[in-house]
This record gives sequence, C-alpha cells and structure tokens, in this order.
Amino acid sequence: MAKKKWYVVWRGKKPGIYSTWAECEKQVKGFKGAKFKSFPSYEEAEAAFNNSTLKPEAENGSYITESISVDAGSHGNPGPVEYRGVYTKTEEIVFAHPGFKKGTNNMAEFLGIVHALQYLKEQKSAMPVYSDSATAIGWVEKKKANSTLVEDADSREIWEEIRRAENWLKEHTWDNPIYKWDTNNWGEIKADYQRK
RNA sequence: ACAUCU
DNA sequence: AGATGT
Ligand SMILES: [Mg+2]
Ligand SMILES: [Mg+2]
Repeated sequence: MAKKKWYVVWRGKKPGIYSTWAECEKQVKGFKGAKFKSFPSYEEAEAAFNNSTLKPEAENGSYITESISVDAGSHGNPGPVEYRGVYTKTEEIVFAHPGFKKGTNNMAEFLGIVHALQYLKEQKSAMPVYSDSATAIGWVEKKKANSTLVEDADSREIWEEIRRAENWLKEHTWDNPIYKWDTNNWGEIKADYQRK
C-alpha cells in the first residue's frame, strides 16, 4: 500500500485540506469545475492550498454578477454573425443585434463589447463588461479591429459597423472595466448562443 | 500554444 | 472536421 496522502480541494463543496480520499471525494463529486490534487505531505498540501498561484489551473475568486456579458454567434466563420449582451446576474438579454450577412466571429465579438460600452455609457453605469474573446478584448483596447476578412458586397455592412465602432472608441471615454470571462472555470458565458 | 466561432 | 485571431 502507498503511503498516506493529503488532499487539497481548492474548488469543491467545502474547500480545504483532507486526509483521506473518501473525505476529498465527498467535496468534489458532482461539483462542476472542481479543482483538487493529492500531496505526499501535509506541509506540501498546506503550501499549495495557501499559494493559490501555483495550483494546477490557478484560479481565484469568481465573477462579478453585477455586470454585462456579451457573446457572438454565427453560422459558419466567416458567415452570418450576430451578437448580444445579457445582465450576468439574471441572463436577461439587454441588447441583441439582428445580424450581419457576412462577418467573422471576432468582428462580432468586438462589436458586442463596443455596443455594451455604448449602452452602459448611456445608462450612466460603470458596471464591468465580460467577453470570452481574448482577440476582441485586445482590439477594443487598441481601438482597432485587426480583421482579415476581405471587404466585399456581403461584408460591407459589418465593415462599416466596425469602422463606426472604432471611431466611437476613439471619440469617447468610458469607466467600465472589460474582463475576460474565464470559461474554463465558470462555464460558458451567460450570453452564449448554445450552438456548441 | 492560447482564446474563440461553428 | 473547418475558420478567426494573438
Ligand atoms: Mg464568445
Ligand atoms: Mg459562445
């Protein structure tokens, strides 16, 4: 038989350090997104539990429910695209674009974030905006959508909207932080179209 | 590789 | 299995 092990549960029903697999399993079974690992000594387990930075998939805290979450949907990529924003806490849809004839996933993710900033500025709200698109968040920060989509008759509409959005970003300020939605730890963003 | 879209 | 992006 192997030597005694210690079990750290970072995310489970009750996070903590457990001395038996049975106890650990109790905290972890049926808990979506559970994070746990065994250690050969209590010292190592304690260090790992406290040093949340050196965990397998380090994660701290959760998301802010008082926020807007945006997401894009498409039928093919490139293809017809749309975006929408929801109130994270309730999943209530607060805005939705009817769709563009042809665009890319990243263009629609970008337009969704910008629309959220415009909407929240109008509401005089500084609540955060969540997006699961690292690409689109980067484009908003640079105020430049670096899409490779060729502009033709079908994509002209979205390209014009992209230019309007870039111009709006350059001409306005906002107080809303834009955060990356951590899909791996939190599941699909609340604005997701559930097509996958 | 990472983050997305089908 | 394919495309959009850093
Ligand atoms: Mg998305
Ligand atoms: Mg989605």
